[in-house]
Amino acid sequence: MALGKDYTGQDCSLSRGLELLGERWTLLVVQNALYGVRRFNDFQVRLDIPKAVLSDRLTRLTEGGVLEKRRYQPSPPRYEYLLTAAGVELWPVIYSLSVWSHRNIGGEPPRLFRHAACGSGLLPSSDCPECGRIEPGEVEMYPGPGPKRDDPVSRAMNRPRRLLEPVVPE
Amino acid sequence: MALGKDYTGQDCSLSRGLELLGERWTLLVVQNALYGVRRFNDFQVRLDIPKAVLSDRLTRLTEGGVLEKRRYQPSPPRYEYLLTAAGVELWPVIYSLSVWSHRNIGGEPPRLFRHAACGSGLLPSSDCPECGRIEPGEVEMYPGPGPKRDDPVSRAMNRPRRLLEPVVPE
DNA sequence: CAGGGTGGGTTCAATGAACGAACCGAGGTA
DNA sequence: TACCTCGGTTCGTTCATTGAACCCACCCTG
Repeated sequence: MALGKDYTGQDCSLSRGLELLGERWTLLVVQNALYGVRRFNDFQVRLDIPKAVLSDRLTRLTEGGVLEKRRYQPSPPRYEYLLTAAGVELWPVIYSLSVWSHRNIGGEPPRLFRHAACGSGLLPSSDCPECGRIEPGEVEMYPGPGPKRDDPVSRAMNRPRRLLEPVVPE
Repeated sequence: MALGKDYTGQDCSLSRGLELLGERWTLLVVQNALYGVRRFNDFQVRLDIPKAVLSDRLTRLTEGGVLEKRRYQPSPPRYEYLLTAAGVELWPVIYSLSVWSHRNIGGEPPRLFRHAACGSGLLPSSDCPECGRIEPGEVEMYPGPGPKRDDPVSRAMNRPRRLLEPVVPE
């Protein structure tokens, strides 16, 4: 973790995970990648994060194997950051922490999730209560009662859609 | 989050959770509380964390309803920090992030976990593959192949034991 | 009753991130 | 020619972390 020093001396897997994921903003970047955000500018607009910090987080997540940077058009050169398989596996972690926060801190969720195939809401583990374990691509997100940000990226994200489906602002 | 500023402007539950749990060291404190660490000095010895930071994190977790501070003897006054019900609910989050880290970053785990009643290893969700959802108190931890710290608290923690069972060093 | 040990902290100077505004360069577009 | 967008980098200020030193109430020992 670039915060001060690393967690050397800790003996658990968790500390190694936190070196990569535990910095400020990092998990929110991954969450938005799961929601379909892919481009530098879209992350920046949606998160209101200093560009230098976003640049650092995207680089570290790419080096850490969570994201993959890809040029999606040759000219002018434009890039997108896609979740790797390892990155997609963070969905249960992020979802269960969101559920914990909603239950134990409060606030209305701006987005809800259900199994697209059967319509059931998800368990805190991100499993479907009817069908058991499901992949993020089978999860549909749709607007909930909570407040939403009002920027082009957030507006595009609030239309009902699958996880990982690319966000297209405007 | 005391890191710079808070995540005001974010619209998701996750950002509220990260304000409480997302700072450096915080999730490691909760993890050790699940492993049975309860006292200021024991956290400090086991984590090698600056005392000022530990003090801050314990205070914030207490204010946030994750820990409860209790005097366990009147004279000399001595305190312990116990997980609340909300704190115990963080076990699946912490376990699933540990499993992710082990799988995607590597390293040998110093501690393993199984359902005490049936002996099965846990799923990444912290459920038992045989029995389904289980409580942290039903989970037994025992030494794994990975390296272990060598301090009195860590040694006491490496004896096979239930989650939440108080650590007694010496 | 003086001296030392323990638990649970606080204080402080130095270091290192985060912030936000400004800037930049390549490639469109009017 | 001038301006816009995307994807950044640079830089001075602010804020958190670090580690060493200190503190105090209470116990124990000689």
